Amino acid sequence: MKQGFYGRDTRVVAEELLGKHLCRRLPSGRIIRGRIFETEAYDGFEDRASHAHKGPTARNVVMFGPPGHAYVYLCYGLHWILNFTTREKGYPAAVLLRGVEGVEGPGRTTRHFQINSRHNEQVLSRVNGLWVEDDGREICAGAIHRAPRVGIDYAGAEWAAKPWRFIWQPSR
DNA sequence: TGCGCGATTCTC
DNA sequence: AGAATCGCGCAT
Repeated sequence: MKQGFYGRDTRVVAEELLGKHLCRRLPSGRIIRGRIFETEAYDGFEDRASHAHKGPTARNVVMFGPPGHAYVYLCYGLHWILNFTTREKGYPAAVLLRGVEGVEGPGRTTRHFQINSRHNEQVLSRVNGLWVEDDGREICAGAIHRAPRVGIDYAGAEWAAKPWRFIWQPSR
């Protein structure tokens, strides 16, 4: 996808990523792909669930950068979590990749695609071995479900309740 | 310089 | 229900 795809409203990007292919060139040279089926939006300064809501830090600074870059961080000392930055430079926002077809869970996704801190801050591109492709197939909007984001109760009831998780359920 | 915790996952 | 496991973020 072009960088302009990511420089838009974070919820729109999160939703439109559904059905697109997460692509990765492994160290072996083999290329693997998976259709994205679950994402979450983390948007702006006010979003108390977002790493960025208290301003830029060493970890989250990528969220303040230009769109279409990978934001990868270590969670619970065990799991790498992959995000794509959205919106313009200076506006902190990102889409969390929770799962692709056959791989359920953000930590499992990065493990499957062998994604780690090496990819942090990198622009999504074939050259960098991590990118997103659109095969042109439309997905049925009716098959998209919205739900509250996972594991963010610390954000308080108002922000935890926002239906900023997007799940694509391919029919049959 | 120190310490508590997390956008999770796995096992018991 | 509890462990695994460590860099970040904030207080000291």
